[in-house]
Amino acid sequence: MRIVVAMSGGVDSSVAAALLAQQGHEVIGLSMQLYDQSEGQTAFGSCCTLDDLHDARRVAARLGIPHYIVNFEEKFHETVVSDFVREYAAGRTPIPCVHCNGDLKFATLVERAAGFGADLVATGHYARVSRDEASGRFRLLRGRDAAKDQSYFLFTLTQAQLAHAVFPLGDLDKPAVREQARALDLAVADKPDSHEICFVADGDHAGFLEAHGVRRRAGEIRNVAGEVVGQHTGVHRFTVGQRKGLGLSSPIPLYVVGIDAADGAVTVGPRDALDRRELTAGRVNWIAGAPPAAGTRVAAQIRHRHTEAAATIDPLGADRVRLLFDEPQSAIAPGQALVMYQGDEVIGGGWID
RNA sequence: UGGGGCGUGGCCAAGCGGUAAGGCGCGGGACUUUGGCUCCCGUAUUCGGAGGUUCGAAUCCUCCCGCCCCAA
Repeated sequence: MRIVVAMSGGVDSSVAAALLAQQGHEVIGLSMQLYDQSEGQTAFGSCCTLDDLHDARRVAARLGIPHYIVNFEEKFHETVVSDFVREYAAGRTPIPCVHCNGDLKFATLVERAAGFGADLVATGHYARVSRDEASGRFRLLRGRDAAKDQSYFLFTLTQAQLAHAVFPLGDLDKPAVREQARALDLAVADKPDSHEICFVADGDHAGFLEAHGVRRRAGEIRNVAGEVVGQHTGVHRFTVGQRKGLGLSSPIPLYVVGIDAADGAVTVGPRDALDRRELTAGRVNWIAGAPPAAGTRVAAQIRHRHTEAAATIDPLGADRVRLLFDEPQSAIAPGQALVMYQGDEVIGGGWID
C-alpha cells in the first residue's frame, strides 16, 4: 500500500516511517514547511525548523524512501497562527497543536497525499485507530503508552479522516521507539522530545502575540471581591490558572481565575477559587458521528496530561455539550480542549467556553 | 517636639543577646508535542543611620533620620 508519512524530523515520525517501510509499504515522506525559513532558524522552536527538515530528509534517505517538502506556510498561518493570536487577544487560551493536527496533517495533507496516489496518511502520534466491524465506524483510541498518549490532540478527527489515518506507534512505548531508531541507525534516535509551542520562539508568547498585532492594552487586576489590586499590560499575557508573572505580592499565592477581554480586567484569587465542577464546550466532534445520550458517563480531560476525571455529560444539540465532573477540577480554561473518553476510546471532544 | 507605635532582601514578615525563619515575587532547572499548574534549586555577610555596652547585638543604651496614629 502506498502511504504518505508526515515527517517532522523527530524520532517518532521517523520511526513511524521506518516501521511502515519494514512492513513492505510503499512509503513517501512528506514534511511540512510551516514558517518563512529565510528569517533564520533561531527564530523558531523545536519542530519543523530548517534543521528538522534536514533531519527528516536524512532519515528518508537512510530508509531509502522519497521525501518531499510541502510549503504550508500560508495555510499554517491562516489556520494555526491566526487562531492562536485571535484567541489570546480574546482572553482565551488556545491549543494550536489540535488545529495543526486536524486542519493541516489530517485535512490538507490528506489532499496532498491523494496527489501522490496515496490513500493513507501516517503520523508519529501515540494513538490508535480501529474499525468497529459491526457499525463499520472507526474508533480513536489512546496510545498504548499511557505516558506518551497523544489522542488528546486528535479529537477533531472525523470518520473520513480516521479512515485514512495510520498511527504506527500506537502500540509502542517511547523507549521502544528510541530503540528502533537506534537499531536502524537513525541520526535522530537521541533527539530530545519536542515541547512547547513550536512556532513561538523561546516561549515568549507575549512577545510573539505583540509582534503579530496584539496591542498592549492596560487593564486592572482585581481580586475575587472586585477590589483593584494591580495593573497589567494586556489580557493576552494571562491565562486561567496562571500563578507566575502576576507581579503581585500577597501572603498566599494568587492565580488568575478569570479574564474579561471586554473590559480588559484580570481577576485573581486563591487556588481553590479555580475549582469548578461544570463546563460547557462547543464545536464538539463526536467521533461516532452523533452525540451520546444525556447522562452518559465519561472520563474527561481538560488539558493534555490532565488525569482524566469522571463526569456525566449532557449534550446540548448536535455540537455542544455540558459536562458535570464528579469532583471539582482546577483551572478549567476557556479555549482549551475538552476530550471525553470511555476506557481507551475517545468519544469526542470540543472547545471549552 | 504632648502621648503612643514603627522602620529586617522588590513586597509582607519571624526574630527580642549567640551569630538573619517563612510566604509572595523573581531567576534557573525538571516535567511536557498547547498554555497554565506542580516539583526542585537559588535568591539579605546583613537588619533606617552613627556611636556605645558585650567574648558576641537585628536583638541592650545614646543620639540622629524617616514614617504612622491620637491629642492639640
